[in-house]
Amino acid sequence: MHEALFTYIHQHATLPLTAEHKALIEATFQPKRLRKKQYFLQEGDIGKQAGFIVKGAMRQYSVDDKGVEHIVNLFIENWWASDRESATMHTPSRYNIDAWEDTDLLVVTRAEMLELMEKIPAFGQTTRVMDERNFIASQRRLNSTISNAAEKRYEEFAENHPQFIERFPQHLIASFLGITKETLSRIRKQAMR
Amino acid sequence: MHEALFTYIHQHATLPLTAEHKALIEATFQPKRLRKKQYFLQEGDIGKQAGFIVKGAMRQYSVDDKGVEHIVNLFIENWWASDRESATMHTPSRYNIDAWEDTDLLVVTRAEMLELMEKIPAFGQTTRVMDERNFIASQRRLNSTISNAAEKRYEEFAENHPQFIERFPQHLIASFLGITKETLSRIRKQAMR
DNA sequence: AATAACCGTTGATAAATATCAACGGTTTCC
DNA sequence: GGAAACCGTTGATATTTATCAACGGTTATT
Repeated sequence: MHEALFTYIHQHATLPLTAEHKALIEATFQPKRLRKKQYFLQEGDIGKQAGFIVKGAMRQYSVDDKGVEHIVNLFIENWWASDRESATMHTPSRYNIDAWEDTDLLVVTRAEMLELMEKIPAFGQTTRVMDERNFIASQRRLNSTISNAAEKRYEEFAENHPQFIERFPQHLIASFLGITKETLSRIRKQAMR
Repeated sequence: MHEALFTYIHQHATLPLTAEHKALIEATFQPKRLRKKQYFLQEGDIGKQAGFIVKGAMRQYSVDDKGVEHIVNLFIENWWASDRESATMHTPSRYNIDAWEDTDLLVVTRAEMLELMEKIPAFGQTTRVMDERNFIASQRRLNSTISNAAEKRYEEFAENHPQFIERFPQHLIASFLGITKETLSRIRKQAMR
């Protein structure tokens, strides 16, 4: 179970992971299994935990006044599911995170995470790289959202994240892109010819 | 000149800043003055530098096929102007960064930044906090962009960032929000009653 | 002091996208 | 094995937002 995480760290760090490090990681990260639709975090709660996805798929979304869900993030294997805002600021989360498929996670609290980052240099490296990438990805997504019409946003997304297209139904992709499922359906129809 | 940066670090770190640390920071951060409209980074270049804004205002934007500018970020005093993507990945930048007002900066390269983060614990803390906040802010902005219509986006922005409303002209705010200046003008007119 | 650039506004119109309603094909669940 | 939930699609229509053009006031430039 923890092997996936070790591999992930190796891929993102240059520093080595000793046997003691691995033992510490195994002792800290708790395996957790979520059934499809099960919440990992619910709006209003404080999201102290972060989860590394070993297998499965999850989504993070807000719900507006009208009860419409807006997908903020989609996660699959080797991604981290968490609400950084809530975890860092200790404020009630404005988002829900739940399992879209049955999902196996490795869970840590924010505090444990910080501790591991200090004690295990390779882990510190890994989280830094991950943060960096997340930030870059969200800047790109923002740029695409303010610069492009729906059609181009979809094209860029499909090109950059084919895994998500295969994995999640169209109406979630639409919501992620900030458009309705009907509009996405029409865009795809256009694109076919 | 470097005082503003020391103050900034004090505000974001719990660890102390020794005299040697300060000396190292002064030796590393180069003061730079930009005239209004002067580029700090130009599309296609590799943005190795980051600038801490001591005084002034800047903007980061992309230019689309039609030559229209899309504001990705606005910066004022105590913000960092840089293209993280280009600096981290060593790829040509897709953005321009220029001075909106005459601006005083303290400039470092990415490499120097990493070095300082290692040598000065308080500085490492500060950059971590800054990264965290940036990430949270961009998540919020994304959520607002995909969830809300133009009017509500503007309201939220005006509430959360009054400094920007005062500081930048309306057409830049509009672009930042992903709408045209005409639409923003009409939204504001509505809101008045 | 004159001229040009910049900025916000308004009106008329076009284009993009949302909304509402309905349908048929899956898949899921008891 | 049948009912219910889920999913994508399509059509008709409404709403939002962009585009284009023009104007007057302000600010910057020379």
